[in-house]
Amino acid sequence: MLEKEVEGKIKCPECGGKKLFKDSTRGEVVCRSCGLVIEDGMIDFSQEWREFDSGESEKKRRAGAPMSLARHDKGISTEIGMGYSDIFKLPASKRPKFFRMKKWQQRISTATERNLKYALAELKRYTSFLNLPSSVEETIALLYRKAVAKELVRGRSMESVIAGALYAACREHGTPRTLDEISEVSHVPKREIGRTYRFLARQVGLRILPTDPADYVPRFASQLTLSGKVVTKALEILKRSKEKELTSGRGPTGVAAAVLYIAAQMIGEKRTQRQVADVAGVTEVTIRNRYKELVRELNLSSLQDN
DNA sequence: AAGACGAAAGTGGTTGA
DNA sequence: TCAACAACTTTCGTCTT
Repeated sequence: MLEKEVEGKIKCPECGGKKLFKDSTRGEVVCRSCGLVIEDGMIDFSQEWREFDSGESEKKRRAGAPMSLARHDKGISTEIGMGYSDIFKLPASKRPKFFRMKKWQQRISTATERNLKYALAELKRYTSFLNLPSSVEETIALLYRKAVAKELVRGRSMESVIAGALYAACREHGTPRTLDEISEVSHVPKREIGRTYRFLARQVGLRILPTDPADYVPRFASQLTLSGKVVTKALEILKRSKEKELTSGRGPTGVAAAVLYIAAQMIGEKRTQRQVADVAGVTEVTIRNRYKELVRELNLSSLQDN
């Protein structure tokens, strides 16, 4: 994980601490003292290009928003005659030319372009609802473009393909969202998202690795307003259970929920099984089963260890 | 009264013949 | 394509705090 200290005046809104770290691959800022994760409305200050010598930097710099795959025209187009007020700024003799240009612009926007425009608007809605950073949004947009290019959209709804691409991209970025969460915002059934995801992954040649429960831990902890200490403890327990093969074959969300539940209890920030179950999208029973295994196999004396 | 626990039956998805 | 299977869910009664 690439971490960078965010220097300067930014203070943690929770505890006032100054030790904030930026994780630009996840688009999250994490407070080292209280563990608060700030992912809302984060601005990605990184450049999307690299410079190898001074000459190159001259060529690559530009003003305006970064070029983005998440805009149907990659964010670099100019539209002719947006609105009608422009017409009247022209002398009467130039108006026919204006209308001709406008007509051509509309012809150039083919059906696929318009489709893409609509799809990317939908994607924007999903990513902002799910608090996903723009870097992930870019990956999803790219995946979607590939899917369209390979004609994989045939027979599938546009929403389900976006949802599938989103699921895949989030996993690639180590910021997984659960099928439940994606299903809620996209109104595509879980089953359909999973199917499209697998199909997409195969066709585009993505490696399908099981999700690491550790990727869920910070986000769930944040939703439960648990401190950084609990997160650290939870990850430590998780690491030990991985060594004992207690995580393979189990649902990653269930495992993440269980280690958080135990860690919270140990640190003394108890949360009920119900609360943890809700944010993780599993049932209390699943948490119980995981956590019983953990206590047994790792012989953790349930309460107040350090 | 709320939370934790455990048993039993049901569901959806994967696997292997 | 079908059956077996493990993980997970739902439901419900009991015990603990």
